[in-house]
Amino acid sequence: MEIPKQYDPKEAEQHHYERWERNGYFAPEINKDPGAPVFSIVIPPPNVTGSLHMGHALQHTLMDVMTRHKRMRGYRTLWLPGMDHAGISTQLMVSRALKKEGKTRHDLGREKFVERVWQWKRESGGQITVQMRREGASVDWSREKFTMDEDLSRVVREVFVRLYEEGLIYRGNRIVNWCPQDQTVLSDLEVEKLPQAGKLYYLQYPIKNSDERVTVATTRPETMLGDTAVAVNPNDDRYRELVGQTIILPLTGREIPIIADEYVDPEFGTGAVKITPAHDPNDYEMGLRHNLPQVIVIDSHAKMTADAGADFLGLDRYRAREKVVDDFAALGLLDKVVEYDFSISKCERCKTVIEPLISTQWFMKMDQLRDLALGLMGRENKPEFVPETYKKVYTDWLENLRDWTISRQLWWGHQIPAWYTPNGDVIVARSEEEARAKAGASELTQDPDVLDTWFSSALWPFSTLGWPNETEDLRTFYPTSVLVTARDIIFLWVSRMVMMGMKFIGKEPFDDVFITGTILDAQGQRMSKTKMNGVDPIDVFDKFGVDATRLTLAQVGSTDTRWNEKQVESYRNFANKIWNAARFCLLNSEGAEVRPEILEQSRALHDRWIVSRLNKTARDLNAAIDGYEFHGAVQNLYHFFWDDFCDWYIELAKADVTAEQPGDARTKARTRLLTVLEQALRLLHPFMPYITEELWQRLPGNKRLHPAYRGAEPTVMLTAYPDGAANLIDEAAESEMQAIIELISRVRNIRSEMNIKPSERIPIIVAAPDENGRRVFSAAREQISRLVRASEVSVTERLEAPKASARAVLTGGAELAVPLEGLIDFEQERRRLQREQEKLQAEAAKLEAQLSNPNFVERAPAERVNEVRDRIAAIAQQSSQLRQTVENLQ
RNA sequence: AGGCACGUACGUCAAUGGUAGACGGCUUCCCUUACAAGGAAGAGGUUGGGGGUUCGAAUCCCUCCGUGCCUACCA
Repeated sequence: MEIPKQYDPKEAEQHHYERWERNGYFAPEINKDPGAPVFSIVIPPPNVTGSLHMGHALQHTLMDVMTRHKRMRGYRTLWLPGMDHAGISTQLMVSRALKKEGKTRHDLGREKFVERVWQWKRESGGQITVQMRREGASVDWSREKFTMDEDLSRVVREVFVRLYEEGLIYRGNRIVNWCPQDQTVLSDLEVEKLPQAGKLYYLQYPIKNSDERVTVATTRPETMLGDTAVAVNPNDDRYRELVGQTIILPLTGREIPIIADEYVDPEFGTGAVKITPAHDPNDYEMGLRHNLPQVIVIDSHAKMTADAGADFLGLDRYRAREKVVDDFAALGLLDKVVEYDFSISKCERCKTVIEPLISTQWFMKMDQLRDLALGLMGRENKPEFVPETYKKVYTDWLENLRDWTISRQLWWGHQIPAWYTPNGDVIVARSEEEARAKAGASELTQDPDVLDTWFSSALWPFSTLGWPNETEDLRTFYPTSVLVTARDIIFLWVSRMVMMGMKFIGKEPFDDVFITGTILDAQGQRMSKTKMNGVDPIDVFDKFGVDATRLTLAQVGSTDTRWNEKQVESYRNFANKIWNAARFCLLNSEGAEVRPEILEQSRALHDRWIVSRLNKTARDLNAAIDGYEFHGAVQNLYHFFWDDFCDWYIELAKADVTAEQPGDARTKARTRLLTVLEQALRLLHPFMPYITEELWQRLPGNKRLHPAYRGAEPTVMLTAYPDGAANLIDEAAESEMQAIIELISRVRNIRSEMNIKPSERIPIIVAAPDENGRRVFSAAREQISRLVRASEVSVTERLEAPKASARAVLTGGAELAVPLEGLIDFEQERRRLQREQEKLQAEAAKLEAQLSNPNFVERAPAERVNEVRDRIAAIAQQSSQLRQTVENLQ
């Protein structure tokens, strides 16, 4: 058999995925057990025109680990993939492409433009699916969904109609966030607040029938053209008698009142605020409270309107700002201008400064829906957030929830299912025919707006499973088991899914929410396209392999982590280690094959030990994966495979396995080795799917699949994940093996400290006072000899060794001597032993101090106190033996 | 402005209130017949500072310093 010395990830990544997919292993139907428990995840759908970044790779790795693990545990498993149409960003992308051809979407018209987007989707949407296949994501492609698919669009209309009929969706005229660049309204969550160095302008407004003036402070002088009041705090003595008086608004000559409102902070600025209800959200609210008129002076292109006055009509808002300031200065009404830092709202997508505008839009009332989500959390503590800290983030946000602006002035998205009759009546219906029937008219115009992308995303957990039909999938897979996502969409997406799930299904969309950490760059900065500091997961795959990358990402879990390529490299080395361990097993496999039942038959210590380690590791891994403790899971796997299996088990079994003479003993040793390896590969599989499949396929023997997958073509994917049988965990074997490991380590330490050449064979003498100890050491004599390159291993009751020996005292009272006639440097040996003595004394001193504290003895659990006493006794014994050894040295 | 995290070895990160660990890097030795992407042995920490609770604190509380993130209607 030809097996290269180095693992080539690309080779293994080439063909396994294709076969897994073709054989239907990813689909839940592969599970033939009618009573199988269910595990399901819906993917957070990536933007159809995007490509995968490190955050996706992280999320997908975790979802795939869970899915593969549960599948191997016999669950009926569904991980449902799909993509999001991502209204604004997709439309922007296509618009940008058009711009390069010197066209705008208006040149094409709506229909042609949308067709163009679909074409774009067909061309670039495939990229993500290719990347996901590369990742090894075991998603069921047969159930792949796209938010703009016809069936999902039908769900959107259904939900819209039902919410409208209940009065939870309404059309209204309100102040909204408007992006003058994208020409659409945005929800509060799509607006980002950025700090900005700006100016605060102090403007003087003359009071009617008086020489007095009121000074107001503003960051947006141009909005003064739309002022309809000046407000002061009712308790502000400075302005008490001004309330009720009238101001002649400069540049316009309009008369506006001075009003009192609690909202005004007397401490800020001058304590008097200009009120522009049409162009500021707070002023808008105050305007409603005081019945103020709304004078619109800025239009949807952020240019001044006719109501701003003839001098300003058509000016850009920033140009208008300069002119207002100049005019005030000319009139002697500009009090002062000071530097002022504040935050400014920008469009999350295009970074244009948002213009608050009054506009007719569709809104969703959130009170009832919010209460459904809060009620669920209150009653059942669902969904359960991991880490728990996000529960507070989630509930706090829900508690302060306001109505959601759901319409968007875009062409790409779900067009709002509302039609208008010629006389302006609104008909909301599932289709145009239904609308016509309802209206009793045929001249209908559909609302041109589309819905916020997150509207359809909110329905994802059930729209993908066939709702509103009572489908088998919906019954089986809803609620899903866990949602894995990044923390920045807890509000945008997670909370809305909960509300919609509760509203329409009456059940939570998922039991748990696992929030992943963030991968930062080496400087601790967020990776972003604009900063160009992102690391492309595909490049990492190419360099180190998918499995190594997955292992790196899996251990990130929920912690923010700086990207460190060295970590991936070390897991690449781990993959190579696995490869070579398997290579060794396979090169020595003649006559042997995987046979699970053989593991429990051997009486040899190292065999019982590895079986115990294997089962303990399996037990811990199951608990870790179920508990979302991915870091611990990866550590466990790494150490089990590298330390226990490679460094110790293979070395201990090597003599038997590589024996030149064929025979029963050799075959059995080889069989055990292959069988342990096979189980280790199963343990590794959810994390490292490619290398495990590649190697598993090469293992000889009739390897069994999980009973639920009986009849499927063999694959490690469908084997049973070892469950860590308690009866195979052998504490006696583990502690006996520990003694041997300690002995070997001590001899190696002596060799190294004494500078004994690796090629030089030395005799060693082990003295164990107890019979069991002698039995254990004697039985392992050959192995010890091999691992420390000893010429001879004597096991005795009492230590009788030449003076010129290096010595060590082992845990449990056994002693070790390495006769080193002519090689030993007594002074060096004394120093070495003294260092050991000091270590012991330091530890003893700490423990004694604890024990001499009466409060400790009194209050600490007895169990704990005894532990300390036992340890002190053990140290005392070891220490006295060590002292003896030092004395004997002269 | 509030809120929430975080600060542990040179680096990246672990550690149910119970003797601070891993991996990488570093030092020394070894190309020993699975693997130099390897083997063996080492060095390296008063857990950001200070205070408190506790028999016992990296862990819980307070405070200060530093770093992130989120939310917010101060014109």
